[in-house]
Amino acid sequence: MSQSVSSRQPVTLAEVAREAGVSPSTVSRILNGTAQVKAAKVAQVKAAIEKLGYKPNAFARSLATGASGSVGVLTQDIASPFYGDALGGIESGLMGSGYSPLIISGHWRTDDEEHAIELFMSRRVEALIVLGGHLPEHELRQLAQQLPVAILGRRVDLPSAGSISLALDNQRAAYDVVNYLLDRGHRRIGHLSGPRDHADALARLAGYRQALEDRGFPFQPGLVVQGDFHEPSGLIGTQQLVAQHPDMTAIFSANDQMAYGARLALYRMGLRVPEDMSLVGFDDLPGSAYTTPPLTSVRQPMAEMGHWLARFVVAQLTGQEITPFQPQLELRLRESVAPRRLP
Amino acid sequence: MSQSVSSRQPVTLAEVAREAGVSPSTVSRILNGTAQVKAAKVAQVKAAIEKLGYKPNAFARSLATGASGSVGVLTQDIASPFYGDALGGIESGLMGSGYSPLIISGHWRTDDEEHAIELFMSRRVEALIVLGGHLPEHELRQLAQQLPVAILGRRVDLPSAGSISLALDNQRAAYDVVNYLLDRGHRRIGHLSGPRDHADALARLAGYRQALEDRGFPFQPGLVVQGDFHEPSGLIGTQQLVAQHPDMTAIFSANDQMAYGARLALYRMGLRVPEDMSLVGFDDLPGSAYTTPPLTSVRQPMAEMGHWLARFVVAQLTGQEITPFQPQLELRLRESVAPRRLP
DNA sequence: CTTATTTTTGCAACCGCTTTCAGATAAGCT
DNA sequence: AGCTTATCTGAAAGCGGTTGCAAAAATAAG
Repeated sequence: MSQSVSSRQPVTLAEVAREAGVSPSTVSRILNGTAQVKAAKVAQVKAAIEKLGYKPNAFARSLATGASGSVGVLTQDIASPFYGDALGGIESGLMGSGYSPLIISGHWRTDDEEHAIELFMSRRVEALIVLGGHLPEHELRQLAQQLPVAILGRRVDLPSAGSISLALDNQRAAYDVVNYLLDRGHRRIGHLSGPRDHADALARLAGYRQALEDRGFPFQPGLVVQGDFHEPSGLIGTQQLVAQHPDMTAIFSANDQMAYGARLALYRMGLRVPEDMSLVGFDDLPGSAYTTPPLTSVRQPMAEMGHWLARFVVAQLTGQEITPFQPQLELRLRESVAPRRLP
Repeated sequence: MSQSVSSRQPVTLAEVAREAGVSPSTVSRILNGTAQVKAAKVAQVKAAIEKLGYKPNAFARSLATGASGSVGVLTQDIASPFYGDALGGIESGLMGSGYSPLIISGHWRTDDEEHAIELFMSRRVEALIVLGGHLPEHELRQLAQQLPVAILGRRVDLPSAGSISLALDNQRAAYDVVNYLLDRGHRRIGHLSGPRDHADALARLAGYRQALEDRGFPFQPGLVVQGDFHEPSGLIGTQQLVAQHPDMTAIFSANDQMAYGARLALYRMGLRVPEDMSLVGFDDLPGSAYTTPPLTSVRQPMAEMGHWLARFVVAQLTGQEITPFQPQLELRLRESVAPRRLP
């Protein structure tokens, strides 16, 4: 109950020991339950801890035990709704495991990512979770030899047993989206694609293309405009698409954020969704269920994946088993797609 | 250039010293630039470091120097767009300062927050940035006596010099919103309020009420429905409001997320925004500029505040000066408000 | 080529906690 | 009570760095 005396210099275990009239070893043992200690001494020590407001120094402990109790999480943008979900999952997956996350953003810049890794290593993280990014594969593979590495959103060959990479079949999902649109009668389908150096963006584009070709419709480069995964590029791209292809009846955006931009562009042009133009996104951001109309999108189970990855690395670290997990992309049908009206 | 030999056991400074044929102290001095060292030795040591792939152990260093180089960041929900922005700002504010953030979520649960603090203290963070939350004031004050504390989103009296709390005048902003609506002829204005235990929510409600009363319109409890700051509660609240007050022409939501819910509810009921119903949110989330129509909202400069707070604590830690900063709430006029149509 | 200085180095003592090892205590039996 | 065995406890040696101090080496001065 009693509050500690607030002091500048943190209290050390030795001081607690002196206060309680026992040796440091004893205090340590009580703290960690490493050995039986007479009840009387336990009481004295606990009292001393309380009185002094002692908080163990994690550094000293880590140094002595060689275990840092933390896992490095390399994300790309901490403010991104997309990665944010995954972070939330990781956090919950780590909860109660005794490990805590050390989160750093790489901003899709390789050297930022390298710095992050540097920091992780100097902070002796015991495992690594990597969300996307551009780190060269060989580097990841090298890391995987030193500690468990879990990668999300990239397919990387990790020969090491304790590591894993979790990726979704983006191409397949995009393929399904376009087929869904084709099934509803749409023939001229625009695509807002993502950055050319982004593997997922490429996969989605490939799925779009393949679906068209498999159904016998030629792929038209003019119906694809490249964006950067942010809203403004979706807006501009859509204006462009609509201007050049008045007969276009559906747009498949490579992510939700660009779909939002598209939605606004259409609104501005007086085109209704879905009556005049069907719209499909990708990612199923939390907000997408509340756009007007609610956006049909491909759900990526970010939180679940993050959660599982966290539990995966913990399992590696503690030598437990973990049930495998194959996340699935799922087309969330909402209200932004309508059958093509026959002219 | 040469890559290190990947080894299980991390290389230590002593090993580097042996390899280079110098004493550990010398290596340490080279690493930290603590003293002049003969160029020849520097070269040998650098070569050894490279060859062995040596990475200093941050724990050992922290233990020896007493400086952890990290600042604790207590957020509430890492996946929230709202706090996410602030985190991004903090990250950028810390960048290049030599300090790195240790981020933990409190989930608005006091005991989670206490745990976070515990972890921060055991990890010996050198400063603390707290985003919202429910930690009792006395506790914050106590912490502020031990290290620089920067609080965002709560007004807390921190007598200690090195600490600060940054809060915005939510009541004033809400007051302005409602006046803006009144100026446009709206008379029956609904309010979707936030959680009752949330200071900002209360302030916004108070501003709403005061604006009405100051203009001579009685406050009607029936026009206020309480939500939880999430979309569904905005949706349900709006349905309720519209059903009970057919003459209502505007809704002021205590945050954007509930406004999104409201927007959808209106869409479902066939009410147009802004023609049939004006809508104003609060927070100006990144997505709000891309809703249909773009949402009029109150912008909270989260990223800027985060950035400044980070720089503030760094300034405290390094004994520098920092220019004061008074963040302002700003009404972002967009397209979700129209003058009331005269019946 | 000494001698007085100024640089460079290395030794050794911490930083705060864990852990092995052995001695001290307490408990169990005859 | 005397001896064995099982429990507790403390001394001391690290963990991997940093740093004050003094010795050693290099440089400047006489």
